[in-house]
Amino acid sequence: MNDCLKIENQLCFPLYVCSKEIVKKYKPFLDKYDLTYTQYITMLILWEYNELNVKELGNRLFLDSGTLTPLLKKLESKGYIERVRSSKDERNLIIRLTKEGNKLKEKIIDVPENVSKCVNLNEEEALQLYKLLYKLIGFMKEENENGKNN
Amino acid sequence: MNDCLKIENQLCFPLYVCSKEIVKKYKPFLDKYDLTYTQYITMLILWEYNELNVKELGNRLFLDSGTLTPLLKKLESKGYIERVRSSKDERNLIIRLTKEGNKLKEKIIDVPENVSKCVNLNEEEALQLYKLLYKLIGFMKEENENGKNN
DNA sequence: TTAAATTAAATTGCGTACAATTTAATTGCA
DNA sequence: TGCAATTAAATTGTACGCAATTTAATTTAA
Repeated sequence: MNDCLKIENQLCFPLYVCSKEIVKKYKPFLDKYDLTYTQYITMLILWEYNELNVKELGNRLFLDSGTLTPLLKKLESKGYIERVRSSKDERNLIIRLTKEGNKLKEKIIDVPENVSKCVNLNEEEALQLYKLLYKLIGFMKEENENGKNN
Repeated sequence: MNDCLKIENQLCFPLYVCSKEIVKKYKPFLDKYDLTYTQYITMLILWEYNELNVKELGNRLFLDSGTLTPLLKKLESKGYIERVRSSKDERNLIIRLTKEGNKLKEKIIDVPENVSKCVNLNEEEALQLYKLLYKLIGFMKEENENGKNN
C-alpha cells in the first residue's frame, strides 16, 4: 500500500483528533457555566477586546457569520453579550460584553486550570507545539488571503 | 487581565484552528471524488484494514456510531462500501470495501500530494509536530479509558 | 436456565462549521 | 448625482460531532 495513504503519515489526522479530544475535555468544566467550547472562545476574545463587530470577531476566531450569527444570539439570550447595530455603519453589528459577561471572566479561571491538567506536555514541548501550530496557521492564512485576490 | 485567559496561551485554540483550516484545504481536492474529509479518512482506514465493524472503525477514527451510522450509509449509497450484519454476532455491522471502493484508492493519490503542498513545515518540523500530537492523543485516550472504569 | 447485565448500532436532539445565496447598507466612479 | 460594485450579516442547506437514549443481540451469573 502506498505509504502516502497510510493515515498515520498524514499530519491532518492527528490534528483533527487532538483538536476534538481537547475540546471534549473542556465540556465538563464548561457545563458549569452553560457554555460550549465555541461560545467559550468567543467570550475569551471579547474579554480581551471588550467590543468587536461580527467580522472582526470572525477574523480572530476563524469563523464566519454563518456560524457566529446563531452562536451570538445564544450568548445574547444567556445575558453575556449585547448585539447592537453600529450607528456609523448600519451594516456592522457590534458585539459588546454585558455586566454579567464581564463578571463571568472572574469566575471562569478554573476552566483553563483544569484543562491544563489534561495535557501531558512539559513547558518546552507545549511551547514547541504552540510555535509549530502558529507557523502553520500563519502560512495557511496567508495562502487563503492570496487566493482571494485581495 | 489574567494571562491564563488570553486565548493565545491556550494550546487548544491553535489546535482547533489548525485542524479546521487543514480540513478546509482538502475540500477542493476531495470534491473531485465526491468525498468529505470525514468520509475520506474513513476510506483511508478501510484501505488499510479492508474490513472492520463500526465499533473498530470508530476506535480508529475517534468517532462514535452517532457520527458513523449516517456517514457509512452515504458511503454505501456512493457505492464505495458494503454494510453487512455479522452472522457470528448480529450486533456487529461489518463494513467492507466494494470493488469501486478499492479502485478509488489508486486514483486518489493526488489528494495527499496536493494537500502536503499547503503545509509550510520541513520534514523535521512535521515529524516534531507529529510526535507531539500523538503524545497528547495517547495520554488523552488513556485518560478517557481510565475514566470509563473498564 | 433464564432474567439481569452488557454490548453494538441506531436514533434523537442540539450545536457547530461552512459554502452559497440573499438582503441591506455603503462606496466609488462614470 | 446615481447606479454599479462592494461589503457585512443573515439565511439556507448539508454534514458532521457527540451526549443521551433506545433497540436488539449476546453474555453472564444466580
